[in-house]
Amino acid sequence: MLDIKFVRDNPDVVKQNIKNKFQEEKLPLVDQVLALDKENRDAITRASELRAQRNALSKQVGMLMGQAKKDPSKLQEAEAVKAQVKAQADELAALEVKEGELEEEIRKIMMVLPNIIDPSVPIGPDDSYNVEVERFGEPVTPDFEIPYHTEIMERFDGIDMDAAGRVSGTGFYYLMGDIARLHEAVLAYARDFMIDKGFTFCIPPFMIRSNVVTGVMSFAEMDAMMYKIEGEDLYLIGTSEHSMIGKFIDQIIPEEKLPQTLTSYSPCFRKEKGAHGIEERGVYRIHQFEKQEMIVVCKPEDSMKWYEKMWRYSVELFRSMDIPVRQLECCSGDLADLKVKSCDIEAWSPRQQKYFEVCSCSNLGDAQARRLKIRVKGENGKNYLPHTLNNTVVAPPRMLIAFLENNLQADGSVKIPVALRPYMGGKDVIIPKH
RNA sequence: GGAGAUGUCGCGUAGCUGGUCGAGCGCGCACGAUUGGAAAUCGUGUAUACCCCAAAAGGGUAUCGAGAGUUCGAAUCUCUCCAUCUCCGCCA
Repeated sequence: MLDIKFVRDNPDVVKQNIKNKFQEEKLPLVDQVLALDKENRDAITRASELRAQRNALSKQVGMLMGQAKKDPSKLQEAEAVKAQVKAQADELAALEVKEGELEEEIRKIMMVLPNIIDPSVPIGPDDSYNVEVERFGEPVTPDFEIPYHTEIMERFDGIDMDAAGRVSGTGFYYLMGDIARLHEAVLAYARDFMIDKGFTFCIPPFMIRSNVVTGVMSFAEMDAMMYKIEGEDLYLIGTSEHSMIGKFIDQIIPEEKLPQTLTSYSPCFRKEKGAHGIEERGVYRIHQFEKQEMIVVCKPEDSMKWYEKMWRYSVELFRSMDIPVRQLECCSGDLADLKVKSCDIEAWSPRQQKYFEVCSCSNLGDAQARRLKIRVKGENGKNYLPHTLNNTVVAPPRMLIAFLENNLQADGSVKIPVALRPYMGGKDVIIPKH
């Protein structure tokens, strides 16, 4: 979300940015919103005048009423002034309605005007123009066949999709035994990994109110993702980012508390409305999973530094579990409207012979802060908008796919990287049941 | 979940029989005076957002947990919601 003042002063920059993002259909919105803004300011100016008059006249009434106690003839005068105020009441009421409507229209447009992208973002219309920046680790292809991840899990008696289907329906799973333990081990390891990087571990609420939901996402996203609790004003979170960013809504953070570097654990619940491709059976796309997330709220001048650090943490984490990854930079057309810059960390799948998304790191600039009224009180006492960033640390069900495929050995066992062993009871390998 | 109490400017409080209250007082903080320097003292100031103004100066509007209402006028009255505290119930 842009600053309306910025749009006023730099309409051409805003328009060029829209072109860079291949959203030509939004170009007329710029002039539209500026016209609405002008109209709105005129309405505000006029309404302020009327209110000023009303306040002045009301004060007179007060004075006259006071005097009327001694001199009853003043009562008539007071009534006359009252009538004057009443005469203007209709115009003011109409203006107030108009103000409300205009503000709503402006807000709607401002929500869809894309944030100004960083100059370093590659220009391109869709994800096929995303740029592979760098690979970390050799994408190895073993000389034995890598089965589908659920098959690997089944050899360990590690998953029961059938029971989950009976109990909860599609999109759920029972993880069991070593696989379930591995899932928890990855989470615990990721948690400690981030704590070692200086992040504060946090367990947030897993349900949030509707006003927070509408604060952090659009109606369309909400409809496609969020589960509502019946009879309550509560929604299950789709990611801990919802409650973590919600933590700061409407808050003024003292500058000395920056940067806020938090790593949060939560289960995530998603409706996942939309097509499920064949590669998405198993645990790739499900209604409930668990995730360790990292978020940073920092001074504007520090956000790019944090962005670099954050995606590198993901790379380091995956490399420490012997999983080859690459950094894929999102091009302008693939970048969500709120983001200044974003990249995915993709893990190598030896079975599919391609990389697939496991982390998504984003710098939102001040757009999220503006939208959610997150502010920082500076040293000079002035408030300003901080920058916000977020990145996946690890989402175990999806990362288990990469983990199992990359650490599977010819004999069917799965080796446990050194870093993970303390969380797996010291084991260096897990052995399939059949 | 039931009963009661409370929610005011960074903190603590006053106001709550509606008008001169955007709001008094104390503390804190900032600046200035005093001092060789400090303490103490004295003085001044001390929110946020928005609008008008080329800008500054200045002016205006809104905000006393949130929202709605009554009224010429609401911190003050009414309603809804939220939060906190106390007691009861229930529970990991």
